[in-house]
Amino acid sequence: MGIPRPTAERLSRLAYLLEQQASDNKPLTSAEMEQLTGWPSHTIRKDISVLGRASGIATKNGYPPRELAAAIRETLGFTETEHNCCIVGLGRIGSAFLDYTAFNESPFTIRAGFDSNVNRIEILKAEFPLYPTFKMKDVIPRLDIRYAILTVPPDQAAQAAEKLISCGIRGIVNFTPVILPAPPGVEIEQVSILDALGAVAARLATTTKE
Amino acid sequence: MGIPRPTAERLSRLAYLLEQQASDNKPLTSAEMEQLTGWPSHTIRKDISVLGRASGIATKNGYPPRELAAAIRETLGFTETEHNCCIVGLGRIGSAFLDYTAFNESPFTIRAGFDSNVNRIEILKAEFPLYPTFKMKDVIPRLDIRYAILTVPPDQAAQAAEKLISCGIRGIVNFTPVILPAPPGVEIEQVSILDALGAVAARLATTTKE
DNA sequence: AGTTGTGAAGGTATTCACAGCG
DNA sequence: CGCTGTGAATACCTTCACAACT
Repeated sequence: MGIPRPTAERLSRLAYLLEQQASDNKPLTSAEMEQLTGWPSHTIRKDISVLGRASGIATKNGYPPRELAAAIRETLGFTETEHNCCIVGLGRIGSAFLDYTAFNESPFTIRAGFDSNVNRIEILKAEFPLYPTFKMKDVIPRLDIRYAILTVPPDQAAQAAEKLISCGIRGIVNFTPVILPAPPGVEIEQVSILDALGAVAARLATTTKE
Repeated sequence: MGIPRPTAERLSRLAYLLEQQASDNKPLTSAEMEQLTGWPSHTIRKDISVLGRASGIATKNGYPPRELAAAIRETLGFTETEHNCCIVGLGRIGSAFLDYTAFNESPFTIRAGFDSNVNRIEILKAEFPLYPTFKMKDVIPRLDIRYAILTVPPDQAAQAAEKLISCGIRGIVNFTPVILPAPPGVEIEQVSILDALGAVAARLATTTKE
């Protein structure tokens, strides 16, 4: 029995949020999480209920953040503590992630950056190595990289995605405005800003018009 | 009767895609759009069917891109040709959008940028004016800005969002990893890269495990 | 002959409501 | 006795299948 996709996505966010809140491990009730996330408390409880049969994490006044986050991580398959990622395309948007501190507290680690422009690779500084694009086939399997953040110019997006997949990448976060078809076994998440604006505008249009 | 949210989001993407493809106005069939988007053709046809009763856009061999895109735009409320946006926070990520060309072909236009650091405002170059944060209350209503792209550091996100909403912003695209609760009448779209990676990983975990 | 357009069927996710636990 | 946890009810979205149109 699989976990419903929306549930999995909410839980993933929730775990991240809990880890930020976890300084004191004081239990949070589902009603308090509703305040923090905007999702109804019964949805949150239902989501949590898929974790383990009789998960039994809750105490009298709610869920201890650390334990709950750990349980989520486990059933979502985040158990291997670190998921290895790479950045493909080191233009303005890509290079903005080179020192993006929020990665430190996450289960994702950037292991490599790629760009076809050798100049950029030599100029830019990062805490992980930068390689020319043609080394992908060697580097990605060697460092066991499964995820890619795609920030190349639009006209190179399709080609880059194809190459990444052939190198064994399983998940792509696509920052370009190009819609990439996902072959079976590969998950692609589009985070184009135009899509995001479109989604917001569409939602405003439908909720207002009703 | 409102349009289902997933339908609205797909249509929004589809319109964007069609406008890119529209150089020659040769009709596209729903099967061809399936190739381009990865969505099943019957879903696409069903989506299109909500546009107008007996929409009648289709010809013998499919839908002319330009007409279809126009119809989508209209029923989604994109009729006012330009939607005015602003960028809030001109650090590495925010400033990466200053010359992001894909906006030109979209219904969204960036009208202003804001940052609390006056130095940045003077150094950076953009095709729209840059203002210090305290001018938001004046500038946003005056330029009729409804959407904001939020790219401030995480610890300023909540405060900035609140201020934007009080200035009349209706939709926020939130690039920070902070989860922002959305008051009624305001739509917030989270595009944190960590959420995106989490969603991808969660989907891989559930589809594989099944 | 091929493609659209849509009511109806089938699946999923959300919401409800309340029993049960600490 | 407030809060969790979950079967059951509801609402929603997707998929199917085929009549209608060109």
